[in-house]
Amino acid sequence: MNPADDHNLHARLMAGAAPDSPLYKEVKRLLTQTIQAGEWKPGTAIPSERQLSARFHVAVGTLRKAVDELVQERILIRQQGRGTFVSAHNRDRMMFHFFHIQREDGDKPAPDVEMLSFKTGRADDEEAARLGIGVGDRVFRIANVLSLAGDRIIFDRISIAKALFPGMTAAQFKNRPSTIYHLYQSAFGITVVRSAERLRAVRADPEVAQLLDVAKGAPLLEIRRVALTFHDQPVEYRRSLVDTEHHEYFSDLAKS
Amino acid sequence: MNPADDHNLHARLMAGAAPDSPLYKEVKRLLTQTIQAGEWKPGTAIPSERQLSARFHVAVGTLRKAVDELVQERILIRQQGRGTFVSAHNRDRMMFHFFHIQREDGDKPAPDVEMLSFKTGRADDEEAARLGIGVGDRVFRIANVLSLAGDRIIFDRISIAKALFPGMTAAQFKNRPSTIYHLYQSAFGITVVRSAERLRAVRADPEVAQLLDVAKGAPLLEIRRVALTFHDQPVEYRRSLVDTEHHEYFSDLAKS
DNA sequence: AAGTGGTCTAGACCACCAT
DNA sequence: TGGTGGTCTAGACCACTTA
Repeated sequence: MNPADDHNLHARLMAGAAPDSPLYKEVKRLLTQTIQAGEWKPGTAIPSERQLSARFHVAVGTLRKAVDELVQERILIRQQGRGTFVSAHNRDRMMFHFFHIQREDGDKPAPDVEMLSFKTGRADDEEAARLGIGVGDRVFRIANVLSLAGDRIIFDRISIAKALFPGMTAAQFKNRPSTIYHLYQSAFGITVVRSAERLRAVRADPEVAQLLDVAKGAPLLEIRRVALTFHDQPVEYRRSLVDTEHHEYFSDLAKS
Repeated sequence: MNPADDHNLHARLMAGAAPDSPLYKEVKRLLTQTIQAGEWKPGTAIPSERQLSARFHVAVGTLRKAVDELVQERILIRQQGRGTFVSAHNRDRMMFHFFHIQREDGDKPAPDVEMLSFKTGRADDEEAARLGIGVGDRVFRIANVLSLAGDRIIFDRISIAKALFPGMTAAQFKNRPSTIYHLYQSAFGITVVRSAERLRAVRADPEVAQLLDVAKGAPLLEIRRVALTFHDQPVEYRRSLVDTEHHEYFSDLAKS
């Protein structure tokens, strides 16, 4: 068979295909779509590469190239001999990919989260811009204090669109068995796949100073994170204030 | 030919090969080695994939898999129709991969570097640990102020091992035509391939406050970066203090 | 033993660039 | 036109897991 003909054939068959897009990109799009549609649930195995290559009428190598990219984006996880799995949000994943604070000696304890408040409100300019919603749209605002090895180190303010998390309750948030992103995934079907963070140094205002037990005006590290799901759609806007007296933020770029 | 036999054959032929290491990893090692040995200079094209696959007696697909990884690590750069090139340090690369400060409006001007001092000294505990050298070993220490759009925003202190940069002079550093990493590469054959950064918020001490024109005790963002060459060997330790009043550090993880 | 992902081969054709 | 990287195919065998 002529590979070019095959390419064109499928390009025509696949709805929404970009013109001249490589076949493996189309396959990747179909895989992503199938995951988003819920046909394969987080934590479960997708069909084998041989089965999928038959289903999409492509060679195994082409299928593998599509899966390769999704594995790199941490949407899929390969395990030799076992299968390929839709990645689920658990504590390990959160710690590895979304929690960038460690003790100055390099030790990286998991944080204890204590919820301070859970409120509804209307998006201000910044929330609207970061979440891609309209000013005045309804949002949930959750405030937390995170402790590392018993010490209160981080003050977190989370903003999420009510439309994306319909019916979320304070109890649901407070009593979640695992991480916050696990809650988003398991209860609302929203998978956070990556985040973008911007950092600056600020002075502690009186309330936060008391909360974190630092001097008023002490320098704190402010992290503003937008968490994104598929297609870079924003899901959560989070402002964190970190006491970096004995802790630090690490950024190990370009390795993973 | 039996691919397994071929694998074993080459595994035996290749000096320094790890046991049971895939063939493409060996090819990758040979490519890296050849670059480090200087057979292919930064900015120049390496032989074509077909030529290299013949040279290493592997299929083109295997050669490509090795090159794929080096491209991802930004050691090689592919250009369709032109060839594959050993990546050279230029201003664009520095801005994209090693300079993470931008204006709060998202604009990202290139910094002007003004050298304040160039001294020799002996490594203290921290320098020794970060640079992988002995306490008391000779180091160069260079202090710079970086301006963005005319405003002094960053105070930089660089420490490098004298042994790695023999005969470096202040003039060489001050009059370099391009970036600092370009100087390391072109004059000393040292290519920085990635960096690891740790951040915290600190108070401006009086000297730095004057230098950056901020209030004494104002919060500054401290960045401690270790720049690494091949095999994660440390090359440079840099402490930066950033005025984040109107600028911010960005960390767009997991995209590239 | 059967099934999965991981490696490797060999070769075709396409897209792009320089000449 | 000739050379380069980019895509795709088809199939073999290896490494690993599970039952």
